[in-house]
Amino acid sequence: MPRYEPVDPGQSFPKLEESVLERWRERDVFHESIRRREAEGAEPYVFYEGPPTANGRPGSHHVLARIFKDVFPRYRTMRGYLVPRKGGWDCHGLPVELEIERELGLNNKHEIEAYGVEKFNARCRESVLRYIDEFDKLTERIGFWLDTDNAYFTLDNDYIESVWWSLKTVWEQGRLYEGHKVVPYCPRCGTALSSHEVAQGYRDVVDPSVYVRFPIEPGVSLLGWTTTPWTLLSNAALAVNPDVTYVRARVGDEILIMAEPLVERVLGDVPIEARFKGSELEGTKYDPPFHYVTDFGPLSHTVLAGDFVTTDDGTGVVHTALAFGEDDFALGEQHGMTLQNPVKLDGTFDERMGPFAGKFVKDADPEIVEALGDRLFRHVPYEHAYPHCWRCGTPLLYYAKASWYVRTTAVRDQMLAENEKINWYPEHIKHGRFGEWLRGNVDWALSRERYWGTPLPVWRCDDGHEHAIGSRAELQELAGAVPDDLHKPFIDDVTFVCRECGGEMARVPEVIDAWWDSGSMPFAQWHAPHENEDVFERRFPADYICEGIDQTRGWFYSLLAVNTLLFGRSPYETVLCLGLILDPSGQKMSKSRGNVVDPWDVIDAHGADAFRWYYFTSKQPWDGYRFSLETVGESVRQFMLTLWNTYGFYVLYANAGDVEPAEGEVTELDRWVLSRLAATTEVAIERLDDYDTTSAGRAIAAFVDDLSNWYVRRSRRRFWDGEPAAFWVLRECLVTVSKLLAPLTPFIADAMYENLDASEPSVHLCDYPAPGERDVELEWQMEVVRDTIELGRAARAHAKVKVRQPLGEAIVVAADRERAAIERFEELVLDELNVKSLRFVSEADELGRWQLKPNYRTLGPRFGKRMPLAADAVAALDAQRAAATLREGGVVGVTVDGEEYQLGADDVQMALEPLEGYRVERAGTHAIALNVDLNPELRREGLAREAVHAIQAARKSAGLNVEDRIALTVGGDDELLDAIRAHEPYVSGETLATSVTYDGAGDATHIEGLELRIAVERA
RNA sequence: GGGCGAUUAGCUCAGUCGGUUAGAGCGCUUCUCUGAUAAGGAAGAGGUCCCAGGUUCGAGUCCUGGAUCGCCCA
Repeated sequence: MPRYEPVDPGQSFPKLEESVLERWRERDVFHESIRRREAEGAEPYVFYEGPPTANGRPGSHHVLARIFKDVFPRYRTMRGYLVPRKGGWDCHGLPVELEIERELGLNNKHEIEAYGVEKFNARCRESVLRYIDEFDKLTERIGFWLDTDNAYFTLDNDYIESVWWSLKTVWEQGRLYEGHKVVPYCPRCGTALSSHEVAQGYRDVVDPSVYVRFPIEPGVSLLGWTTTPWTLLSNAALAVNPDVTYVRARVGDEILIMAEPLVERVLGDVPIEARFKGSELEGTKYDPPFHYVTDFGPLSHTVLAGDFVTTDDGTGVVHTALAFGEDDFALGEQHGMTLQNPVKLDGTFDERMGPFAGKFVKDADPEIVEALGDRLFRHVPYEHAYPHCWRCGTPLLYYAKASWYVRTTAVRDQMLAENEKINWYPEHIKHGRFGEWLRGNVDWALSRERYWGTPLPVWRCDDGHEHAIGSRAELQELAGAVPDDLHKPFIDDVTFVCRECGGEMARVPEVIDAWWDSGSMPFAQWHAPHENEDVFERRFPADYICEGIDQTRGWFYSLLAVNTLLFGRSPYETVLCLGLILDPSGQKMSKSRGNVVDPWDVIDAHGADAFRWYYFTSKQPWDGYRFSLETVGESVRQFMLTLWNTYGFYVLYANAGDVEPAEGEVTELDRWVLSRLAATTEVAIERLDDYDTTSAGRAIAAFVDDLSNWYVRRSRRRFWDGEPAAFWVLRECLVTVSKLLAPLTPFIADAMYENLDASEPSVHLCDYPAPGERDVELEWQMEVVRDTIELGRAARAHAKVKVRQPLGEAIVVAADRERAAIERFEELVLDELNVKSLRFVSEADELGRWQLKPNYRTLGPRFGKRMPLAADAVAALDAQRAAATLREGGVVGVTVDGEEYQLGADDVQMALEPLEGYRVERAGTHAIALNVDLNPELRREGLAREAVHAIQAARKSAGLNVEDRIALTVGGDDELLDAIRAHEPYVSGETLATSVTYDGAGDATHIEGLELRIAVERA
């Protein structure tokens, strides 16, 4: 029986992960990881799942969010926290309805109602659950540990009831009110559009733009401008900017009043009769162009001040029709004007509008321009981008509609104060995108005139008395009945008697914005406060949430707004924002572009760990990813294969020699690698505490690289010899790495742990490693040593002498600490460079001359403007003498601008300039030179090594196993055979030859032009 | 139109408090090493640090303006 399960070097990671998943299921590891912390009474670390909508297949961006939602809860669990993670699903909202409309071929609300709201909502309910299985499958497969069995659904009656409670609370605070708002509205579909939909439908169109006279006395008119002539029929007021200069301009025999900066563009070069501030026009009465509707209150047809008036285009005199523009509407409200809307919901003028009644407003434009008569000053076509309904192409109208609002502006300052306490990643969101958004906060338009959503729990009687319902019990008490399903249409049948007037109270028809649902999840996921209030309180606020950066004004806002209104504080403390997934050319991934990468393709090709590792370490997650199958594959090759092979190496030799790892005498290299391991652990903890997987992962990868390509490479002999202490160190490194990696790549980490340790049922039930002892000096020394070796190898390359050829001597220029470092690892340096001895020269003169350069970093602040003079002074120093002084810790004096200054070792950078004729490589203060003279003995040894190399190749091509013994037969050139004879113990030892015969036959190969014939046979 | 971010080698990305010679990996060329490795090592080619101004003794880094891309909002 092998000590460990053999490791397949060609292991398919996707397959490996399947088996790890199976083990997790069998051992119920996820729940066990929570149960254990629960039993310990561990401190909670709270994560909130921002609910996705499962009405489409999950994509690569879902994987991104879900693994970042996974990694920190896993990490915190290993760090000793109790981290429950309840899943959730966002079920309501307009996108769901639109999807069903498409499926059913319905075009507008009339058709939905004709189809039947009950049937329609049943379809919506079905559709949002349609892909939950696929989400759950993917969630499990990528290793996102989430309690999907007890997930919350925003469509559940319990959830709705909690949301009702929140709305009733807000209503009791006096912060839920009905108001009017100008919204983009499609008259054909009979619905307002969200800004998102509006943004999809901009088209360049040519509209009439008209300059219109608004007379204030005979021969004197204000000159207004509009691109929507149809709104002139309900002109209510004019707006001017009080701070802009206006003029009375003479045009022919009339006077026109407009903003000065626009005069030339509109009127050309005309005489100006007077200049004055816009504020002086305030209160001026004028005669409107039409008189079909005239009663807008006392300020009808008066000039008003409006800050929104600009001098970018038009005339600086803005025609205002209260119902058809946001600014217009706000202006009217501000001045207490009476709203008149002469346009019906289908987009036609109502019966008040004389000859225009029944006409679609946009179609009426030409006739209205015609009807302006002598009020029309000028009429020009105007090309601009105008929003159209993305679905039916109808031009949208901006239209004042009644809507329910939550007075979030009442808690604006509090939200800003709470935002200050939130830990944002990346940081700029706090005061940038999110902070700006909060500062510009307006009341939340909560209601939707739709069907599939949480019904707004407000009942109203004919006399306008209102009552908000906060629970099913309350409804039961008042109405005597509660429907089994709290959605429309059932809830609309529930009526009760008005307490104030005895009339019948019926529910208002609206549902609410689905964002309020998701913002309610901190309490609604527990059905609090109707039950589980204690659970809610323990799990509020969240320590950590994580979503795409597009949620800044979505869920991040809805959470903050709802919970600040209800509880006066932010429901989360740390937010990690994720960027978009782009294709390799930087284009957004979308179905229409056809550049979407299916997450299953990635998983099938490279596995979930590779997917995770790529997302965690390739860049800062909020910057977005240029993503393809290949980029994920690269991260596998770079990191996971190196790790896997190191692990495989350990298992191979531990099994081969049946070695029991045992703590023993440690070598310098052991101490080094353990110190590096401790350093890596420190960094991993420090970075993961700071929500930085990128740096943590890269640090771990750097360690694995050191482990594989330095520690193991340099220690191979000890593993071949089965030295228990070496196995102990390597196992320690591998097991610790598996724990360090567990939150990031949970599969490979657990596979390694299970094979190497298995003292727990899973690595995910272990504590995160605590850093061991560091030996910082040793780490630094190894840096110097590796650096020196690199220089030596470069010197060899330049001299074109292969590493296989031994050389007599390397001359190393290094002093003090550096020399001590190299001496400590002399054997290692000799071996790596394949030289017989090292000779140190601490005085550089033998190999080169010192160059001094000023250290701008220290001298810059000291000399400021005179820095160039200081640099000159350093250049003028006698470099050799100054270097000697500085290296002994002395100071040198320079004169700059007539003043004396002392410079220390930190103030200059010393570098060696090699002398002519030496094969020298240098870096900073150390350098290395190789003696490349070969004597016959070195030459023989070099050839022997070449022969070994050739024999190993022959072994391999003969298909022998690494542990097979051979009978070796060699023949060919005498010089080669002499070399082999001279080093026969070495040759046979390296090639596991039990016998060497020198007689000719075998396959011929050539070494430096000399023939060598080799035959190997299993002995 | 407004807010925010990004732009560094063919590709993917680092680049600290502003410090003078801008790095890594992949890919490419040429070598090399090998009882784990699809690995490792050396050398080379490859750069208008998006552009233009400015601040500074000194700018990839700070400021202003612009371009392009993206996100969010109107």
